[in-house]
Amino acid sequence: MLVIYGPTATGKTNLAIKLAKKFNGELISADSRQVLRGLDIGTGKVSFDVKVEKHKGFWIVDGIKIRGFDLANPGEPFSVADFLYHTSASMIQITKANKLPIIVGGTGFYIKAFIDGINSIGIPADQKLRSKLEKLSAAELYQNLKELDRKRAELMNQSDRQNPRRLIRAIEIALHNQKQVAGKRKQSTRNHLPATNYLLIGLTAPNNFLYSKVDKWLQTRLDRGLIEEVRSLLDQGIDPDWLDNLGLEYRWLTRYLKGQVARDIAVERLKGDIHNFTRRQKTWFKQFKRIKLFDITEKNWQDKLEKTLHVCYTQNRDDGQGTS
RNA sequence: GCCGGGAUGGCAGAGGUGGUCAACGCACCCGUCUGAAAAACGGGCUAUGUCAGUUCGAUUCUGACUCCCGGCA
Repeated sequence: MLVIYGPTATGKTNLAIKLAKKFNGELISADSRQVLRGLDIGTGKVSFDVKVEKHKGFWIVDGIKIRGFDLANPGEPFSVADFLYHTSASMIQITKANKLPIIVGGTGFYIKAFIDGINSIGIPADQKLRSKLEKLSAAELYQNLKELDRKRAELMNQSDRQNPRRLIRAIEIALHNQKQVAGKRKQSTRNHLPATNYLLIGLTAPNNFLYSKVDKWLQTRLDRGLIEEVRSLLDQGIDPDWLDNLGLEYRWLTRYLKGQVARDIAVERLKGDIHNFTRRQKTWFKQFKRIKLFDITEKNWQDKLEKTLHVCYTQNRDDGQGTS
């Protein structure tokens, strides 16, 4: 299979579609916000210069099937676990149809999880516990965790020790494990095996290049109904706090529509947040040991990519394993 | 021309009535990441308009200059 990762606005989807056409492939989106129904413009699910058809279970964009959109309703929780579940199912279907699966997206965590697996994946979120723990400070949470699982607590780095969400999850896991041990039903919590046979392509570019591209892309979406999309979500009664927590366009346009910030300020801050986001997306590159990086501002990057694909294809054929 | 107010990092902006000053936010840079990940969290960066004076020591006091903002002419 093929995996394509990179920050916003590097042209991942375009590349993926191109390759899908060439290799008889289908796409699976790895994007934590594109899974949400009705969030189309802000998440970049729609592109304005290409034909888009929505079907049940998949979209067809520029003639290519894309899965992984519209898996949850706004307001519903969705997590990596759900992503892995859906993606595994999609993989099977695509492979059965004798097509090449191409996973494409900007959510590094999801890609990482799919490629390497997650140990604690079987341990579900405990909403009651979470809302109880949310009242505690990071320091208190850390103390809590230390008492439950000293080793885990000590393994956390300085930043995570001050991160309530990470601490709460760690406590959640520790409590779960405690129960399991007490009940003596130790079982493997890994329900997803790491992927082994894949080619991971990373798209990158210098910050300044990305920033100006992102700003332009935002502008065209603002001109093409992004604000109306957010307004209509609010009109449907979707919780503004939930929208705010999504970040980026949904956060800032909600704040603007709620009258909390002026429009031009909202747009400025939004740009800043997107810039920050692209930088954070880049930090995932180092997590992916086998990634093949291509700088899209280099003149010959596509030729280099062709070469890489060719090598990979030949190797797989010689191994008799196909391209998946 | 006169009177008053002001000049703080890339931007915005707070404070302390002389003691290695220098908040917060934005921008920018770097990073963390195993069921919220477009989230959450950690780290970094750059400053007191110019010149002189008082002083052991001035960002804080004095003077001149430059520029800006009000008001009067």
